[in-house]
Amino acid sequence: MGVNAASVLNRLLQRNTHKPKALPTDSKALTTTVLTHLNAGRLRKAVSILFASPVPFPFSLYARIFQICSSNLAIVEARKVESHLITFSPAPPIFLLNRAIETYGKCGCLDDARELFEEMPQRDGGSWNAMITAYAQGGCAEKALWLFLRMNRLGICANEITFASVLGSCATVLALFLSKQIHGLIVKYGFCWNVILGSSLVDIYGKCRVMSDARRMFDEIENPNAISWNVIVRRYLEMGNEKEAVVMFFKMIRANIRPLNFTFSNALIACSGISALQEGIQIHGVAIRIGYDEHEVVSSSLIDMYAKCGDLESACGIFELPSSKNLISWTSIVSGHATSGRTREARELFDEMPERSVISWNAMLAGYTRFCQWEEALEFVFLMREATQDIDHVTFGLILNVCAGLSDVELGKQVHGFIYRHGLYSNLFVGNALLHMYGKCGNLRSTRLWFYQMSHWRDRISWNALLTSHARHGLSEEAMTIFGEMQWETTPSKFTLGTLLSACANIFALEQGKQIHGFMIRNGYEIDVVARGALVDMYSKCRCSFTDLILWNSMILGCCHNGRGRDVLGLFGLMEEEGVKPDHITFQGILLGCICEGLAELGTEHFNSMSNKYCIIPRLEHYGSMIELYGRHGFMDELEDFIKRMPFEPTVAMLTRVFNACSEHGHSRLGKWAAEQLNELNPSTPFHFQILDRSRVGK
DNA sequence: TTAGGGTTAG
Repeated sequence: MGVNAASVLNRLLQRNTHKPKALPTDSKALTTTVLTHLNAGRLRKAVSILFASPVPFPFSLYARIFQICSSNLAIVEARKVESHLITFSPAPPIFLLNRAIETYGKCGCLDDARELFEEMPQRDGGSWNAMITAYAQGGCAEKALWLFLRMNRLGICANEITFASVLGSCATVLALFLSKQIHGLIVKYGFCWNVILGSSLVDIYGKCRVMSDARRMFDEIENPNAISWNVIVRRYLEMGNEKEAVVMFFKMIRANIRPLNFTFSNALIACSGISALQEGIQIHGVAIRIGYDEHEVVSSSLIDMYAKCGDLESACGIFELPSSKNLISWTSIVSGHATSGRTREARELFDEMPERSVISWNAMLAGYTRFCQWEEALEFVFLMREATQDIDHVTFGLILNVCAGLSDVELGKQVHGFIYRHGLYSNLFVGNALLHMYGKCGNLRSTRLWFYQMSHWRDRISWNALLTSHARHGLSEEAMTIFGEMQWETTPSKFTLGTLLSACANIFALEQGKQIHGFMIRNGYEIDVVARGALVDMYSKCRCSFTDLILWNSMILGCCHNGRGRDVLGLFGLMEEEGVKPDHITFQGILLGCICEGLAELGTEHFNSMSNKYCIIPRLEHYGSMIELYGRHGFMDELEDFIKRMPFEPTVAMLTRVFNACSEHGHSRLGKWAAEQLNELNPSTPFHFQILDRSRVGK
């Protein structure tokens, strides 16, 4: 029948040509018929004609059909074509079999692809690439990598396409070490200029959280394209470096690369994260200029950015545009109102929503809980239970917060049971919410029990919840013990320390409070509003009338941590004018200020004034600061004089600092002395003095 | 001919 149709067609064609042609062979006629069906989109028909005919077809026709099978994911047809090809062509060209592998890969039939690959009598680089790509795109990253290693062992050279596929798989399984090796090969083969490989490496380093390498790789790409820029913006965002994500977005604009819509949303999320409204507005401007502002994803992201940055008016302005109302932007608008305390308006909007998702419900509930509207929240939870089955871990976390807010441990226990039955307890967010609920309700036994059960997945927030629950219920001693245990597992946050300070205030534990204050200063913790309040509370409760001093010290140390040495000295002057007497912490700050500014003479004066004028005996850290001050700024004679006159033996840290300063500033006498002292203290790893910069020899 | 990133809301 096909032959007949082809004959008819041929006759028609012949009638149109003036020069009579030789009659077409069967094969030619069939080819034309097949092509006619293909051109008309009748893939199945075309393949059935091909499959039924006992003659081979031109290779180009097989190639064409494989391509069409790929894009239509037509696995049955692909198998027929391959079968026909290997049956009727004694030696099918490798490229066609590669095509077949690619087609199987695209259709997700990795077993077919692998079978053909393994049975091929001969393979070329393209065969390996096709098979590796099939695995990489079929979600079998490990198999792709494994095949690449086998290819390498057989001495088959990888090309850029191989590397691109392999790097994609490396990114999936976060194979950092292998990626670094492949990076080496890429450099060796001279493929560094390839923007796809460069971007993939940026992607991998970013996903493996080594942003310094990601950035270095990005900077090495000669002409980064929109994808390269998108990757770097996205990775900075994921790493929590929103500021750099925004900076990179604007660099992209300056480089005249047209952002993708995803890049807009990434940059806008970054703006929300750091409340950078001005930058968000500028991005909005760019979107308008490029004509992306009405793109659904971009406009939803804009609405969310304005809502999160507190500019609800602008958010609503875009939301009112006809093209931008959808479930997501509705949710953003509700969330924006709810989280800014306008829960009544949020609820009105929520009730108007044409459709709602679990996220919309959670957004509204989060508004109630954030502003402690527990009764409304509870009522809303019951409404939610009636309206939808769709409840997730965020909902449960919020419901537990409601229980905590109402101090309703009975309800909390019911929720706990529900969570247990639904297997949601291993979620950290839910687990911590449970701890918080039991703690807030004063059910400390349950808190401890659950905390113990969470031992395999708890985090710093869990520890804080445990500690806070004890501190808030007057068990300050226990809170201190927990603080000690906590440090075996994680580092305390500023919230932990704030809680502890109030615990100290509660039990009039001045010494412990001072230790925690010192801990914060030594470890560079920010003395924020909460901590400052707790400090004032503690010192005043402990009948120390030093509250003013504490505030001055906080300010002074705050300046030190920001490298503002001059401000430290200014503050000290003001403090003296106010008649506030400094303490050893103040002097720690002053000396740090002098170190920042390189003021050796002034530092010496202040150090001496401690004992002479203020009757404060300098502590180890003050001596350490003086050594740092002299050592860092090259006051070597002063340093030598100072260290040799100290009323105690210098510590290893001090000697090491002196030793390093001598190497740097070329002071061999003192350097040798320090080395001798160190070697006496620890003979197993001897120090040898050597001057780093020869031009300074002679001093 | 074969290759890379990414989908906005709690």
